[in-house]
Amino acid sequence: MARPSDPSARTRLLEAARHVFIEHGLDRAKVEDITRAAGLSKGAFYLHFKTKDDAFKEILGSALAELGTILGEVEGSRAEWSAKPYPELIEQWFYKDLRLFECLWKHRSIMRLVLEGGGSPSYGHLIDLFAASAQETSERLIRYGLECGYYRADLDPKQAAAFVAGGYDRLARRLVHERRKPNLERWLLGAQALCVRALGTPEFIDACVNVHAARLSESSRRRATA
Amino acid sequence: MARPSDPSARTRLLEAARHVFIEHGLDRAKVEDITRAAGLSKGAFYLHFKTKDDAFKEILGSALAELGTILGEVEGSRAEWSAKPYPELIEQWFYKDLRLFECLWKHRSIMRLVLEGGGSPSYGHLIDLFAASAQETSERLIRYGLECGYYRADLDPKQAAAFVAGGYDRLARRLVHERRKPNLERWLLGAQALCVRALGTPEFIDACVNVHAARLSESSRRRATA
DNA sequence: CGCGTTATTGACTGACTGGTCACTGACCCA
DNA sequence: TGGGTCAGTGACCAGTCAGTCAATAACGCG
Repeated sequence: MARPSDPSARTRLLEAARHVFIEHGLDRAKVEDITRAAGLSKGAFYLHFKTKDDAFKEILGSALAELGTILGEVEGSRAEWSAKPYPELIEQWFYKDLRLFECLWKHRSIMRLVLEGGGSPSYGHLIDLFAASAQETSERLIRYGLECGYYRADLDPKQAAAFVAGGYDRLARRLVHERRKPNLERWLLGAQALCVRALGTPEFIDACVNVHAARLSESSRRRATA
Repeated sequence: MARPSDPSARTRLLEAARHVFIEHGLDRAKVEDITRAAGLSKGAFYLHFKTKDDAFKEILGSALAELGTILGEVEGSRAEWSAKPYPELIEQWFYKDLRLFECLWKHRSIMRLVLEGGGSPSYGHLIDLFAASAQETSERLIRYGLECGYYRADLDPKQAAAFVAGGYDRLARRLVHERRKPNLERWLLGAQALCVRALGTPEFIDACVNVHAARLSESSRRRATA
């Protein structure tokens, strides 16, 4: 009968690795530091992971997978758009943004690392992969929004997508550097308002302004009763 | 009489270093590769530079200094703004944007490296330093624009600055990855239009639309005679 | 040509660290 | 208790590469 393995070893190694990667980046992270933090040996690390890179990929993969799922849902919901009145649509988009940024906050340390290059030339390109993916999604959503008549007909969808994706990217970068969780609702209302003004038809802009005004007065009321 | 030193050695080392850093990033760049490319010895490298890092800093420093100078000029010109009619102001901003992006194109390889993390955890934070600086400049310009009455009074300058800086940042990231020089005028006209729509008063938006329409029909005419 | 001075060289050093593997420890069974 | 099996260990190995410095080369002068 063989010696049973320590059921928490892998988890402890992953958690320790996460902290060391976040602090030092991939290339400067030492397996020795990871194993010391996990209270295990270097050899034990290699029982669970083939290489240091593999541990990194696993940690990165689970954070990116969750974000990717949420991004995919934003796009998946567009079949419902044209059946909805503007205010409801604007609220829906806002909630999707909020979900995405909540998830980003949850994974903020790893995302900060990614956005700073991963601590390795091997991963520096991930920044642009990630941004390009978000931009492509934006472009598809904008093209669909044009068909639905939310946006001005003179828009270049590619340009508009770059600009919008860039604006949200900047917010993401700010978020991952915050010490305390900011008021995401406020951030995202502001971003949505600027977006809609840059791209929208006058009717759509008005609807957005009204939705936001209602939201803000509801927030004030909530604050007054607290 | 001492042996004279080779007057081109330092220049050749810097140029070789630039190429190797661009290709491999800082941490993966080897002094041996640099010196081989320059046709010199490893020892000669250390006659000119204290460390590999110092060579990197020097190369980076000259690119960033030029960009910083142009950014500073954008802000330095604001004293003249309120004396100018809207169309002239919009043209001036456009030319400043163009100058900045021309410079970015000139230094595109080094900037691509910076925007991907520098190939080293030591420089990953530069991405955000650079972006934060651009955002702070944007914020000051937006505050001033509010005073001059170009922008809607309900704007949050901090939010607006983040969004605008993010949009331009995205364009910069696209530019550094282009193989061939794109039509910068077109890019920047589009960006300026979206910006002004997101932030501007109706009068300012109209002025911008007119300036751009005039520019575009002038471009078409130029293209027809070519 | 020899000399003095400085430039340049590249084999070498030493620090670093991912990954290895012979050995030890932990477990259950008879 | 001894045996078999697998988990875990950490000293060691080998590869990497920035930086060093004794030796050699290059230069002008008398």
